[in-house]
Amino acid sequence: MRKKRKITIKDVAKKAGVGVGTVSRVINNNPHVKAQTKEHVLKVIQELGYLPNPHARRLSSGHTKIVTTIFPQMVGEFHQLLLSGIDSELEKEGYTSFVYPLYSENRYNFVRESSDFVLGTDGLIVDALNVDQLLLQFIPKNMPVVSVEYESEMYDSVLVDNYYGGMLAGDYLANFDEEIYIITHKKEGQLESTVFEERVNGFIESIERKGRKVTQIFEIQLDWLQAFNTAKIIFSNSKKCAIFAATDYFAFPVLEYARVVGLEPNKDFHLCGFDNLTLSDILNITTIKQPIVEMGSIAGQILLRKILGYVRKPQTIVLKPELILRKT
Amino acid sequence: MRKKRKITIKDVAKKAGVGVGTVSRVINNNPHVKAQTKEHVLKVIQELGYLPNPHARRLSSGHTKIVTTIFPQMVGEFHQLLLSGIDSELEKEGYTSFVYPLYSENRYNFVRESSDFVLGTDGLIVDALNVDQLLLQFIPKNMPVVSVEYESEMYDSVLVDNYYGGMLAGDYLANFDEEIYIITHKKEGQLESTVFEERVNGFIESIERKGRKVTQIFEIQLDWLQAFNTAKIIFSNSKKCAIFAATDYFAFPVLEYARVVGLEPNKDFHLCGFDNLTLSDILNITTIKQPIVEMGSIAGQILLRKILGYVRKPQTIVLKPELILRKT
DNA sequence: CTGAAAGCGCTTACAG
DNA sequence: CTGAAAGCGCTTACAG
Repeated sequence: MRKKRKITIKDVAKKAGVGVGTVSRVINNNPHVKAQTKEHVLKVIQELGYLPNPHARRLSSGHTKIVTTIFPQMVGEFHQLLLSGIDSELEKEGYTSFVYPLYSENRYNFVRESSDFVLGTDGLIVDALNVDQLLLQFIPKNMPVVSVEYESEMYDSVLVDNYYGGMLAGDYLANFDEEIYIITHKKEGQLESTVFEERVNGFIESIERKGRKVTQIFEIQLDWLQAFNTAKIIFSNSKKCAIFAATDYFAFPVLEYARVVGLEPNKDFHLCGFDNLTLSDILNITTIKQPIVEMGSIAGQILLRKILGYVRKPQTIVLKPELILRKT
Repeated sequence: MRKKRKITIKDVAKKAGVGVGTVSRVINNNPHVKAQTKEHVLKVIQELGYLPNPHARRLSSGHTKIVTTIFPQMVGEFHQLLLSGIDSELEKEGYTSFVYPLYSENRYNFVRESSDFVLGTDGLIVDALNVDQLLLQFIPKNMPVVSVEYESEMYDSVLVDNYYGGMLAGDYLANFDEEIYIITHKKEGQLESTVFEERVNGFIESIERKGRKVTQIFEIQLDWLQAFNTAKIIFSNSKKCAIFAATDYFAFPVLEYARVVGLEPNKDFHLCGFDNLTLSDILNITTIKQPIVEMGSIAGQILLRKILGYVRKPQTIVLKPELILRKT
């Protein structure tokens, strides 16, 4: 019993009594095939159970119709929104995107040390990472890349004005005669983007312009419990406080802790998040809204253009965030 | 000014004065190359900025060293845990995995209607989906596939005993003299897995064995607000109740709502979730723990074996969940 | 509308 | 240790 040889386009051509070119045209839905021929070839394909080899197609056609989207991690809602924005554009040209989250050392290495990885699909969208450093090694000049949430020096970038967003939060929280605290994400490794720094800097700028100052800044990891414990510290320092959570993910635990100890938002304290996730809406948290889906669709659009060959020098597109005033 | 032709292995070979085979051996780290030759070739590669074409490599080598992991959506923690389990095994052989979340119609279509998609990487891990239906179209017999959280009739499956998990929850909540409610996920489309049904069935079985019965079952979408509103309904029906949330994602809003209206867990009501996510630990919610990482690593291990050619008939591996007793 | 053939850029026995 | 050559399985002008 010998190994079943994989059936190829040649087998189909022979059995159908046509040339391989014709079979190729059929599987690619090329309109220049007589309806009759096409039908027949299709039947033979069925009978033989023929499946085109994607690697061969990609080698000769030169494209994969796939884009890789690199995220620092998979946190859920934010990434799904961004991705659906990206999708909305890619779909127009029959493209789709794979996700590659970089939550581990090994995953970093794959991106940094394997050119196959980088060149394996038609383009790259990189979110919230120092893409210039990340892709230093293996980037041919013509590889389409778009950076999101990080201002690249080499590629098109689409960002939200995080500094301005921070200012919006500052303008809001400076209204209250309370001690001002910041809870932000501690940057780990130099490949992470600087969005959090920008938010914090904008916030501080606004606060100082108003002649106020920030009592304390807490830098923590992206972790529910750490934020919860930070809230504990803040509230034990001063009951009356205004807290800027540089991401909604930190605002939730803060609100949670406040509830546990019976503090009432908009009375005992104020809180402003960043991101405008669904949960902020439900929990009625004041926050800074980023146009996440729009950011994705712009990134997708730019990438698609580059893939299709519209060359142009890199630009940076900056979207404006807005304050969503709610009950905290 | 003419288009810069892409530089290939031939260019390197010519400039280095060696055969293409030698260049190939160098870039593949084949040990049978004289150190001197290797060094020289490497230098030429540098100078020319040569980057091997991954499609060509894949066509002739026959593999991509990549696996595709298909999730129904990207919810965050659960998937990251599962993926890290999968990674832990794949990494041993230099493999990594791309994520393909199926949160949209279009994404379903890519999987179902494109053989390039299915055959584009060396193997598939499919989570919580009816993989037998999903992959009906384009699956050659030798394509390595492993199903997670769904018992496939065609492929290896690794599951948690959800029925048993449901029973554990039932055994726990039946202890209290309270009205019993279930909040579960409404299955949308026949491609979703049946884990929720199994959890619910196990739960009911246990409850009935104890001579009790379930007052009402709520089937909702995977949505914070819907769960929150469901809690509202339940608590307005009967103050004293025992709630089984078929996923922790539903348990969080329930607890939240209870807090809002001043109901105390383990006194005014009881609550048991499912999944044991970090937040359940923090919020002190009693839940059913699934060995998520283990599930991933077993799936990764099986897939890897199939890729490497260890054929064997499909098996189903069932892991046991356990009750994590906390303060609800 | 269709076939024969060149070409995509590698890997891998094979022979030395 | 190394080179020449076949082969991987397609797509795409080209000629008809």
